[in-house]
Amino acid sequence: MNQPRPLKIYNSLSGKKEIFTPITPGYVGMYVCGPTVYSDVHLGNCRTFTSFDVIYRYLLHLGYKVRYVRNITDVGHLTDDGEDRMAKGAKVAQLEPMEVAQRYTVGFRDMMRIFNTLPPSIEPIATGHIPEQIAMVQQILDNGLGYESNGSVYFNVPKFAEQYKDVYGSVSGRILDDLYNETRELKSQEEKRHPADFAIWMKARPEDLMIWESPWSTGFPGWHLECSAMSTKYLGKNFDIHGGGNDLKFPHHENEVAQNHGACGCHPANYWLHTNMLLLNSKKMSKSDGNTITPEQLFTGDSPFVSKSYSPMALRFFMLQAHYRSTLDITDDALLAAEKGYRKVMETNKLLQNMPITAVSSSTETDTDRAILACIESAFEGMDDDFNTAIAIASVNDLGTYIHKLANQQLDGSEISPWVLERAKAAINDLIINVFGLTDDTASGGDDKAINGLMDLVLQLRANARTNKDWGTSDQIRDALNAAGIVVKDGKEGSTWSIGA
RNA sequence: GGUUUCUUGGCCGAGCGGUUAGGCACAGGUCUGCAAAACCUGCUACAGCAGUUCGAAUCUGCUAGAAACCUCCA
Repeated sequence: MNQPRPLKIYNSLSGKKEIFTPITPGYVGMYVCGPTVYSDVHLGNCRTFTSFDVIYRYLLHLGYKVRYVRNITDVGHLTDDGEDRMAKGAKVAQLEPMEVAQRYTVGFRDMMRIFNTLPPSIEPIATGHIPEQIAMVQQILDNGLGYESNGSVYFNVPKFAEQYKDVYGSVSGRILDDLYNETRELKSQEEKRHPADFAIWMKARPEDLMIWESPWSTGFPGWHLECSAMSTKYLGKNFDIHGGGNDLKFPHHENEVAQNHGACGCHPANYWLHTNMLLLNSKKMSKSDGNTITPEQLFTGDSPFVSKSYSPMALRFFMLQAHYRSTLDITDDALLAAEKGYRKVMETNKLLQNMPITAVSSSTETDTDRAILACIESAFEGMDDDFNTAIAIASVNDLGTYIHKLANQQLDGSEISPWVLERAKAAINDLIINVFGLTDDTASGGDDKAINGLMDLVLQLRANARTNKDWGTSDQIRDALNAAGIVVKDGKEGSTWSIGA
């Protein structure tokens, strides 16, 4: 632990930022609601899981030992017409439900890798935890908070609200009385005693494909339940952080909390974090109404919404420029700007890492030293303040200015103390690579021996031409490289190159 | 209809009562054989109205517009 610095986290339960205090010092249990794998991941998922990836990474950076659990839901998610999402997907594609789940689970994991998110510590699958879910239904029944109706089991929300004052509604701010009239008519409505009640076990109809035996009927678990059962199994009855998209607050998280109370008698998580939506055309991205763009379309540029292709890392940077609790609107202009900003940050870091550290150590701290240290401090303060990546990036940019000045010799090398430069190298690299999770997708100089050798030769030939004032040859080389997507940058110390538009 | 949230300069986007956020774009300059890159300078905004305060983008109220949830969604 290198963590005396207090971390502030916005808790949806209180509606304000709170100092984060883990249940067990040094350890963090974090559960994030994962995807329902019935079709391809969409970008909104990517933003949510990228946000939690940065949160996970920052907790690791702070020295916490984190158990990060993110589920895969492959059953129990009903559509409007009461059909299971998996089964519906299976029927459409004439596949086994598990084939559907498998295909999209693999696709999801691939996409997470493309966005360079770290895999969770545990990625439990709903259908792999049917016994745990059945046991939880039984516990809820034993505690008198559920009732069986025609083979299905429902959670008794009014009774729960009476027994646990001020719990139902604590996540979403919903008021139970309002729910009486609001809940819309569903097929199984008549089996419920109260409109706000929700199924924790559903009796199967003849056409249902994904079914299991239970004490009540052959059927399947309700949505919500898998998260309660699996978070309890892997993180305990009470753990530190529970996360998910904003749109899961109600009913999913509200019901999850109710189930945990109903089964275990206590609140599952101390801190509830909700990420905000990714917008397209100023509206929430949504598959159902077609207002959507897939990650692949962004990577290829094949969409009416964008003018060109964008790399996964440019997208990741784009997301990081906004705070996770703010909505973020996708526009071509914004992506263009983010892409340039991303390249700049990566170039700056490369410049910094390659900067030689002079042996001479000045005894006094210079103004530049202080300014650079202030940038570093401000970057981490930003992260400490509810994971404010926007502020952290701004601070990195501020620091970058000094690095460039130093590289251009607009600032004398003696202006920065060796230990400060060393600190900057470590801190900025840690921030950009380990915390932001950005990789250099331009694959420019440094990695490939063959390309580097080739480029050294080409640039040497060009340097010779320039020495001879053979501008024709010099420019021919530069233009040809440019056409090949390689940018040559002439500096005082010679020329460097990088790949990128 | 109910609940909640949002409205920041050409664009994106921080901000949580008193500071230049930052990026992109644009204009001028330095450097350069010319460019590019980098650096410097400029552009300095908070939907509207009223109020609280020595002081408000930040707090309160009203008005206008937008969004999310209430129904599957990250």
